[in-house]
Amino acid sequence: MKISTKGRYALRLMLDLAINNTGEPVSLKDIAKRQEISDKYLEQIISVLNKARYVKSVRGAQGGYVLTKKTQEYTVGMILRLTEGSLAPVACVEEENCCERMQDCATLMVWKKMNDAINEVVDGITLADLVDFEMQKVGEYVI
Amino acid sequence: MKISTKGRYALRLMLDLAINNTGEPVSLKDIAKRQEISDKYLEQIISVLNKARYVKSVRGAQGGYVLTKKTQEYTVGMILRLTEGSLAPVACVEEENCCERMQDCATLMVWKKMNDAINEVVDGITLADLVDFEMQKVGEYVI
DNA sequence: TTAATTCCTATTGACATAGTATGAATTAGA
DNA sequence: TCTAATTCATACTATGTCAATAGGAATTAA
Repeated sequence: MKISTKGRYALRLMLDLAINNTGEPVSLKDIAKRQEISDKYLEQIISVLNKARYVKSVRGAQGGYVLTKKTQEYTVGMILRLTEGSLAPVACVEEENCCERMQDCATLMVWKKMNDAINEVVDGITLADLVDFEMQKVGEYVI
Repeated sequence: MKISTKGRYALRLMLDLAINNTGEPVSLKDIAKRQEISDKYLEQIISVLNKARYVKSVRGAQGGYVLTKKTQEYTVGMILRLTEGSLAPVACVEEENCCERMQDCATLMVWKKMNDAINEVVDGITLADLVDFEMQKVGEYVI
């Protein structure tokens, strides 16, 4: 029941891009250095974000990546689902006919409630919220 | 980000024990048959529940298992944490000093909120609720 | 005494995770 | 035009986890 490094790194990567946005493309090497993550591994992760057009790449020297949308248009859920795959706690909650027991499966209720709770959190936080938080303009967010 | 079969089977196992409770011990073979789960695998799972005294075993012929508490005294969270281990989405939310970034780590806020949301669900549902649901006395629970 | 049961530990195949490694393609700047 | 910096693509690998299966010892009701 863990989020893997792929999803966690993707989130930090996007946040790094958001915070270090100057208009110029940001190189992966710089992100990797700041975040202390293997740049080769980050390559694989950003490739997914690139293919989904969450970021835009600029090839060649002085190249790098830039966000394609405004920070408030990315939810944490979008980023995690793209890189992690589904966040559902069990496959059952996403299938039409997962098994014959379904109609009176009490445990399914548990998983659906968990699923709803998770989605509500991740879809309710945007990249802009994370930027604000990191910039200490904490606002409504209290840990 | 999935609950493994260990946790899922443990929940079904406990629910089966609750529903098929007659005072007499219920054999694992019967549970396995009803739930269509490998009995050898269930052995390993119930052994954990037994060691934690969530169930009591009766050895020998006509032996089996019985719950040690009232169904409303088991939360789903207790059962899942025991068999799955921690339900936290990342290790960070449970460690004191997970890393030096911690103090201003925006992503940590996300994980803490997810963690809280998950805990609220699993700690808010008891085995008694699942029994009621399965018995069609649905009450407040609407999927 | 026997059959039914729990208890204990080892083993296994498949798959996922978390990277490394290598090199090709592209491009800004000297 | 050359070079160095960069993205892009793909293959590989070590380690661990998952989901069982297997075999047999210990216990006990009938």
